[in-house]
Amino acid sequence: MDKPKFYITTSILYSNAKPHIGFALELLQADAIARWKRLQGHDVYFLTGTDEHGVKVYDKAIEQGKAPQTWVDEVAESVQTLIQRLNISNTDLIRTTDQKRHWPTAQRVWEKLVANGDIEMGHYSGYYCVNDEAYITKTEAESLEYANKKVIQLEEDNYMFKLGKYQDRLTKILEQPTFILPTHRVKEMLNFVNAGLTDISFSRPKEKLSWGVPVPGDDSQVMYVWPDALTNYISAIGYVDNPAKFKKYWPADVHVIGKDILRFHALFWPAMLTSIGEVLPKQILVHGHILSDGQKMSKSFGNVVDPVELIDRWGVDAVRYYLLREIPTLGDGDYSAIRFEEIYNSALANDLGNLVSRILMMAEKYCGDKVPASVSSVSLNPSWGVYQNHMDGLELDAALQSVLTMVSEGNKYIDTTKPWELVKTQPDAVGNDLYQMLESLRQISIMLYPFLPTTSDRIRRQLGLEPINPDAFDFVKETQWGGLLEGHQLGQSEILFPKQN
RNA sequence: CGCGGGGUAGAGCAGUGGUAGCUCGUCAGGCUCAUAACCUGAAGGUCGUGAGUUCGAAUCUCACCCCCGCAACCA
Repeated sequence: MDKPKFYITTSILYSNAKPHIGFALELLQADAIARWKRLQGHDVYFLTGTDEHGVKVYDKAIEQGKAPQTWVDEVAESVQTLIQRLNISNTDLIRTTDQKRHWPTAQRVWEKLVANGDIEMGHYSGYYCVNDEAYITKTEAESLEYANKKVIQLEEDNYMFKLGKYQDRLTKILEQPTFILPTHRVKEMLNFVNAGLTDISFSRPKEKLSWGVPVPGDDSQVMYVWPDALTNYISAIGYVDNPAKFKKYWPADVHVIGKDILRFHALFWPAMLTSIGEVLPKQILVHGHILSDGQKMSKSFGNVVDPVELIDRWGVDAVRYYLLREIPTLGDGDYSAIRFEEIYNSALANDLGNLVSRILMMAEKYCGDKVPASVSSVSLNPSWGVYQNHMDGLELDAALQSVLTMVSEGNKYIDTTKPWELVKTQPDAVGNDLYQMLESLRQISIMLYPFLPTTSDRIRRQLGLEPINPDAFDFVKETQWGGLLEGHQLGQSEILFPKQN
């Protein structure tokens, strides 16, 4: 019995700096979706990676007195650290400097594009800053940053990709209803397309850009970012060296990206795939940017937030909760230390943590640490429908919120049923009420798994249950009411989220 | 100039024609199983501005103001 496959990717981190909180957000969104799909019985392939070529990466290495390869190795290492600290369940990590795994695909795609007449030698004309030795945009050239630097307009021979040729087809692709989330971004792209697409540079002269994938058949040119970076999504799954694997996983079910690189994923990438005769990814999930106390995060403002430091301070699941719940899945969000503490204390410590704590303490006191009998029908019903709709619609923030709503209902249920009074008058009824509470915690532990896997495990341990094994999870069975059996031995209770001041 | 998004209680947001909602925070009360947690209740908004359509508009139309993003080769 083959499981249905699910292929999800993040963008690849541009290696001119160590990973930032925005990349953490992207990893987490993809991780929550990947974990959810595994619970539902999918064979999930979850790819992330690093984009390690380009002038800026090269310059950054030189600036630090390091060989480019040494520098990108360090960045890749720090991505690995972030992945581990965030508890990301990726199955693979691709690096664009990987000459065995990645280069053959980038070059094969290039050759196909050439064979189809979609890449031809042409002229690039644009702005170039001599001081920075960097290509810049028109907007940048006119900005203050370059006012005192020497900016020239240059023309050079580049291989150009005939994007303009795909204008009509791209319009049709963009009009597919769920191709891009949120949908308003489709309009942005359509406007852009309708304004007319020009061809784009796919290579640079080697003397300007040496750190990159060589263009097949032309020693004087090196691939520019698009044909190099975008092809990571297929090189990792064996486009060249493992056709069976490629056939199994392509097309991607979801590309998770930031709004800053939508154009490349919504236009360049589909055009390239169309040209080489491959089907298109099914969906692009576009998240926003994280602001820091309402301001753009930037090194010059000194308000950059390091995700690893946050984990050190608050613990991994608190960071996961903040980024997945407080940052709107499809929009910009704000990071604020004050807000973080509020959220931690109210949602995690007071609502969720305290709920678990009070239920387990009562079970210990009133039921001898064993699951009591359930004598009535369900009276604390988990709303799987709401949760599942949000999950399937990739509304992660709303899905997580719905779990917290259940937590809140649990707290109300306790206050309404007052076990501490009932135990004096109707001990049987107490057992039944506690069954409702314990079983509802079991259900919550499942709902929490995609978002807060460690917390899910810890709740289950307290219930005397095994951690969730996503690859052998019977979704229908496990989400049915009544999984906890009478007489089952509960585990040791513990504080999930100590209150912080 | 243009295109897109947005302006709703102290903060963050939901709400697309019919008596303004949610979360956090604040204040008061209740409870004591619990991490001084939890539950209940209250205060707090002329829904950016002006005009129009309508029996009735946060919700539709028009004009205007403000914020953010995009505006072609920056990941």
